[in-house]
Amino acid sequence: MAPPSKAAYHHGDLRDALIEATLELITAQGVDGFSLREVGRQAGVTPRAPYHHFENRAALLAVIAQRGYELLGTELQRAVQETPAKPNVPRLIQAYIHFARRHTAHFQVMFRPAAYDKSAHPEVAEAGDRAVGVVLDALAAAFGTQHDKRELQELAVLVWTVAHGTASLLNDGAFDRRSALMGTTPTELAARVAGAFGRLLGQ
Amino acid sequence: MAPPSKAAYHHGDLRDALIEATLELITAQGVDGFSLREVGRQAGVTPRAPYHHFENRAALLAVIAQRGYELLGTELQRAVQETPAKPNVPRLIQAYIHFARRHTAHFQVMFRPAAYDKSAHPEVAEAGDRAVGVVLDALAAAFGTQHDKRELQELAVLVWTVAHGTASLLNDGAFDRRSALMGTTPTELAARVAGAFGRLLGQ
DNA sequence: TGTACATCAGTGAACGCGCGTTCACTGATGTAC
DNA sequence: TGTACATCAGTGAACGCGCGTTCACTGATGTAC
Repeated sequence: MAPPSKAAYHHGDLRDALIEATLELITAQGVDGFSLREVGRQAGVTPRAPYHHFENRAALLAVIAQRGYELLGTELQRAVQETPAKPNVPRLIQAYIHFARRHTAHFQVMFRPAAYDKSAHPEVAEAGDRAVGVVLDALAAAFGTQHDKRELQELAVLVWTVAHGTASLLNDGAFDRRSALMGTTPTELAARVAGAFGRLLGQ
Repeated sequence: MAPPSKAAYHHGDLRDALIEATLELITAQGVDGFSLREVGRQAGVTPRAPYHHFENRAALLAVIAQRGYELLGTELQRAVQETPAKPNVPRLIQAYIHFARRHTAHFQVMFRPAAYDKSAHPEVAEAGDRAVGVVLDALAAAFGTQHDKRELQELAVLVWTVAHGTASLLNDGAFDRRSALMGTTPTELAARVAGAFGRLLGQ
């Protein structure tokens, strides 16, 4: 048994380990259950150590929000590229919902304004703009000939709204009762809502 | 100057005063900024006093969630009754959005699962069912002849989703940047999204 | 290849704070007779 | 109308806790020569 001190002392990748621990903690307990000390504890490190990698608690959350927007943008982009000729709106909404389900912690932090200071971290908002831009571009490609620019933008925000509303209600457990009353599951209900919206769009 | 002790000692309506103080605190600082001690302080009362009116911190929040659902149900009902023959879906969505704007604190608590223990407070979920039921009934009245029951329910959840998504994004400040890029205000953008959705429904 | 030294990434202890909740208590109020 | 007494709704002090953050420090690492 080689002494582990070498590898342990200079952790090697404490920064990533802290981010991982934060995601696990938030997934399990919610944003409120997250603390810098607990994150340090889970990474096997003293309370002082995280401050070598993040200015403070809010800075860690801001990094997570930014990564979240980048991940979301990537997943939306992938959904668009699967059907390049005419983007499938329900497919796009499903991609948003899947993101919210698989990356609960990111999703929570991204849309909780109090979690980090927006003005102190403009890079987060810019990553958000890019993610929303994917939806906008996809719709312009699909419906650009039928609508003027302003209508297109409103349509894009409407799509965002449906996706975000569904994902939020699903994640917050608000679909649990409603889906049971309808004899289905929360996830299936979310999919049906996306489908119903697609039909309204003539898709 | 009469001694204020009499009126002050037995507060008279401490329970309501605590609820009021909680709403103000959450509106100003968010749910995270709320504490039982601070609420007591704002009501001019010692930390022990709130426990004569609420079992604990979570119980106070549960009461606020329940009141929120009742208020929401009432406002939706009013919106329906304004156009009794054929409910106006954008009008319904606007009522939801207005509720979220005017009762920010209620709205935050209602949809934050960690704020209170749902299983300990089933009356909250029941109040939620009734509020959603208003939307369901209104749509059944409007579109009942064109769709079967299952389609109607899906449509109702879609309307809920649009309303909730718009209200959430608006309240969380996510429309601030997007509306600026579109040369309008967040509130106006929300109204346009509701309008665009209504047009898709042929309203 | 060896050594001096700057820098990096941790330790461990401590700070002051506000929190939820509980203790034993007491003044105010309402009611039965 | 007066009084005894139960109950209600507060007080004030204290508990133990976990938090974010800062202190001075030290062992590990990388680099210049």
